[in-house]
Amino acid sequence: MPDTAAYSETEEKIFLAALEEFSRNGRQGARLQDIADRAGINKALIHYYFRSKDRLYNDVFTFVIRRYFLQMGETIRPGDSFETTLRDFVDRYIDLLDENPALPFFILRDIAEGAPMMSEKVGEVLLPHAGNIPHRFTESCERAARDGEIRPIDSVQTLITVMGACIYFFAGYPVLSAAIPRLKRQRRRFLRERKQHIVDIVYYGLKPRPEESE
Amino acid sequence: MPDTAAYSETEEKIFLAALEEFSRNGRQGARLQDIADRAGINKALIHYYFRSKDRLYNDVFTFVIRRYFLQMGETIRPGDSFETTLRDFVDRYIDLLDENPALPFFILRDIAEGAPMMSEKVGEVLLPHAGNIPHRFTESCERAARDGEIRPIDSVQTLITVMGACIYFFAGYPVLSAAIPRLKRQRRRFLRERKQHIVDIVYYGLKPRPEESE
DNA sequence: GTCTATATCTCGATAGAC
DNA sequence: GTCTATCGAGATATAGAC
Repeated sequence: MPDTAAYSETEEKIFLAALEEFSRNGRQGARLQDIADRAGINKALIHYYFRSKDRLYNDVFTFVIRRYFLQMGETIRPGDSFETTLRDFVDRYIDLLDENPALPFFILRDIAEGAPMMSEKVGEVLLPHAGNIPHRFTESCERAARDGEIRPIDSVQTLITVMGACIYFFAGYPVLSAAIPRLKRQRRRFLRERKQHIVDIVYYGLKPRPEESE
Repeated sequence: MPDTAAYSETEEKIFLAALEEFSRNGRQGARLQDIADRAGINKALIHYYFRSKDRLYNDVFTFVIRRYFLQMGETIRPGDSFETTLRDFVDRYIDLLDENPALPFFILRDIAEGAPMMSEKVGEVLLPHAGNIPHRFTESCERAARDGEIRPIDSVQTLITVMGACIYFFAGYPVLSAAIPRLKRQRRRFLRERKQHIVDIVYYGLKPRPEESE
């Protein structure tokens, strides 16, 4: 749940309703009347508190993205082996997406529009506050390659592969779960296995292992 | 480029402009005036040819998805080793996304809205015409595990990992390329390497290999 | 701060001239 | 087939009472 402590009770009701409606229907598709109904307040109050639909969207987006970047920034600790870094990153990223089902759609929708909000926030929040997560991930990857822990594989490619493997379950869920019923029936179990699978396949690959020593 | 041979010249101009605008701004966000401007024709002509905005969207979506499913259906040949299956699948999938930059956003946007169109088309096009690609991929994966070519890893997890690894480059491009300049500067080269990387990392993993025999 | 009523505007859709 | 002009629905935004 968002920490909206700085808001009054009414403001918070509007904020949470807006978050829900914007995620479902997008910036244009969302209706102020629906937001007001969901919040259980009058439509005019939205303008009283947030001035306009655009400002409301801006506030909601900024809040969600800031929290997203900050939480992801906590996943990478400089001293760890790359296996640990990878495991923590995947674990935290999937939990984050699972706890915020609206998040992938929120971001992807913005990206589809040319990422006006994201590009703004990348410079404003990601780089200064979250310590540039991509850069820290690739650094950890490259150090591990120098130490001989892993093969010298392009670290940016690896990052994109790992992030894609994590996010696609959530982004593709409505279609995937229609074709594969157990995603819905055993979602928790499948997600637990998903974390293990990604680390396992990225780290060890599909090939049979010569000997097991783990 | 879509094969819109059945359309007149004006229809085709509208169709292509609509494809572009719907991808960028979504079903709701797209404006008929913008579509008309992009096509270089009058707004009323859209209604003359396509009756309504909803029908236009429906036509565009159906066309794009049908072609997408059909092209993906060609990638998996039953007799191949899983390494070949994987390589062909990744190669074709990335080419397809590269040739149709609007495609990921088109699909993801529909999914964000609860996938009303996709769920319809999955039943109508994917299953009967494209021979159920996910099923064929997982079958190939499971047979390879029985034959000892690969480890007995959950084939559905593998499919989701591979698709996510392919699509995320395109879906995340506007943000990724802002943080990593070479994605834009050397796009063609990076994409070529991306195909190799995905097959390599999924099949062999990050761990150093005991001996090279390829 | 919260509500009702209404003004303003945007956009899809149609009518009708050519 | 293509254009101009306009209608009408529906949404955002504001005015003003309480």
